[in-house]
Amino acid sequence: MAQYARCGVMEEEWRKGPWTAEEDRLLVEYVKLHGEGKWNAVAMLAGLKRNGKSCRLRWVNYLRPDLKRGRITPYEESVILELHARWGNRWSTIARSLPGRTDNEIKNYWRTHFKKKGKSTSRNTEKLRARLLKRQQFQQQQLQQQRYQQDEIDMKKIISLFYENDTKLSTSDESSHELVVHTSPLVEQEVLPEAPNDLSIWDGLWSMDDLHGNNCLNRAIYQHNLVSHFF
DNA sequence: AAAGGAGTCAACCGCCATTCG
DNA sequence: GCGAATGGCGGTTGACTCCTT
Repeated sequence: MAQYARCGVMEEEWRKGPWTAEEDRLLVEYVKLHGEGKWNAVAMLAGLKRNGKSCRLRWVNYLRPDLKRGRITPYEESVILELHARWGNRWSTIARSLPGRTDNEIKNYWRTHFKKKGKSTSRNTEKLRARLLKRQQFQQQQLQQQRYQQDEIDMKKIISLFYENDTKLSTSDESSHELVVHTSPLVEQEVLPEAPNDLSIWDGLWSMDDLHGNNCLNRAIYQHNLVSHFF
């Protein structure tokens, strides 16, 4: 027999699948009245035949008013790359550094754009590489502008500090170390200089799947591959 | 023009951590 | 202290759209 949930709606009657406009409306009204949280009460209070998890997900990923719509910008992409290199698949942590973007959005973006390891040089892969290479160069130009006045010695000091911090980060509470990205006036512009011949930077990018988890050494190597191209 | 592949997005599932009685 | 309820997160899937051949 069907079991009854606490709110009186039969477990087997939870609706699944795509949300309707009416369900969205009910959920938005509920949040306006009661605020976020208490998601399991939504079914009873808003008249929705959705479980709490489904309601929360719908709100967080789609209905929240502060969500940013549209494609991931080159700048956001560079932030994702950088934070993923540091934190791996901690999508919610990465999302906190990108206001208006959800962990789900970033996760989807990553999987479709960067999780291409192992596939050899098909035409699509080449296109993707070319596209990403341009983005990478954009990121490079950003960094160069930020460090315009610094000489190489200072740079190396920064790198050594960078590695030190990374090692510390891997053993401490990472949630308190959100990356602050300083933007330059050029940040939102599409500046696409000539492509360099050296494609070794891709070695780091295309093998990033291997860098997940706690392998800090590999992560450091990857970061070095990225950063070393700027000097 | 049609078929197949790739990209995109929304949603579900299972696990884990936290909260609460 | 313990167990159930709840919320949050990452992984995965499926449907739809767009692009290429």
